[in-house]
Amino acid sequence: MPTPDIAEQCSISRAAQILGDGWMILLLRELFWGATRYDEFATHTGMASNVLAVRLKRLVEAAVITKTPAVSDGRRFDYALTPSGLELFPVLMSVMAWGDKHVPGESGPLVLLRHTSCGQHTKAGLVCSVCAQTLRPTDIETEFNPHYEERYGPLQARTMPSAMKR
Amino acid sequence: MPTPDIAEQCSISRAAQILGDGWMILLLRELFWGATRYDEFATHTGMASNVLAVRLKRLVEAAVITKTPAVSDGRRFDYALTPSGLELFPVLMSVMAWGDKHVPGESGPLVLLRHTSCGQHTKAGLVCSVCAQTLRPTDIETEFNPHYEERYGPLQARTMPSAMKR
DNA sequence: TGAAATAACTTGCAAATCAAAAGTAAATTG
DNA sequence: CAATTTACTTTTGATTTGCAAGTTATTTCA
Repeated sequence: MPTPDIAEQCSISRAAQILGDGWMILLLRELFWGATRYDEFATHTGMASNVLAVRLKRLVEAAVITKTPAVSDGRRFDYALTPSGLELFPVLMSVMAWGDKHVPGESGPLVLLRHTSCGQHTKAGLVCSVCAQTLRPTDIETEFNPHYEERYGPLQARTMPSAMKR
Repeated sequence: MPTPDIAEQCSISRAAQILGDGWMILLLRELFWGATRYDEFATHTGMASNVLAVRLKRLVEAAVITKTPAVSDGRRFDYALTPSGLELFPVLMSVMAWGDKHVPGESGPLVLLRHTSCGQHTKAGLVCSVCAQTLRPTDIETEFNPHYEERYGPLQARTMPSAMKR
């Protein structure tokens, strides 16, 4: 996925190179739901074995997961989320919330989440990390980091499009 | 991306079929940052024209965007996020927040977000939609929707893995 | 202790998808 | 009315995919 010039500095495109694959999202699902072994990933996701091997390798390289020999059984490896991988939780939860609402299963969500802190069924909500208010597209303005404008010259930051003001 | 049996009812895998592609994430970025036209998408993302055409068609079919003739110029079309597409905002913000932290550009984030409600630079935060507390992986339990257990027999809901308890 | 089973891969192959470049059709500008 | 622009489609060769069938290193069982 070649991206032009300055776009390579964009975190979204960098993240997309790791996460932008349907199998990766399913692997994250499995990892967050407790799978740790090769054949669990294979059977739960339906991935071809060669593709799974490549994807796991990529996730290890990206420091999203670790691969460690299982203590109890020398044939096996345990795959587990790193601290960095655990921080993908909001991504998975957001995808899940969108999917549950916009591409639901025949009888609603297959999996329900219970928030043990409050005891209720829950879904992901998005808030501003500073003021904790709900974060909506209409409340955002983008600016370019001045460091990059020094290097590349003036860039066009954009405000949100009219479509979003509705 | 064939998924086995009941997994097809999973919203994450359904969503992944639409979103699980690096180009889709970049298209979402462009759409949320205000791009509306074919050649804007092409130049900003670096996508090949044939791939772009297919992706836009898919997003229209998935009702994530609309394609409407531009009023001012009969040669052009405007692509815009639907209400459903706008609800992908949390997904994009979560990907961005993760990327900014874990795969940053050389001089930090390329794009900064200002929350106009509070005036500060912000990033995505994840909260429980019910109690508004921060939502962490360790505070979640998964359950299967009873509707599906009736149809498919008892399913194994899983608690969070030990890796996440740390 | 030797045979069978298991886990985690790798290899080979046909089919699908991709990037790059060139071509096309309709509308619009000069 | 000729040149340009926009939004594609087509072609071609390279890469990636899914599937099936090995392969290697344990470990369990008889």
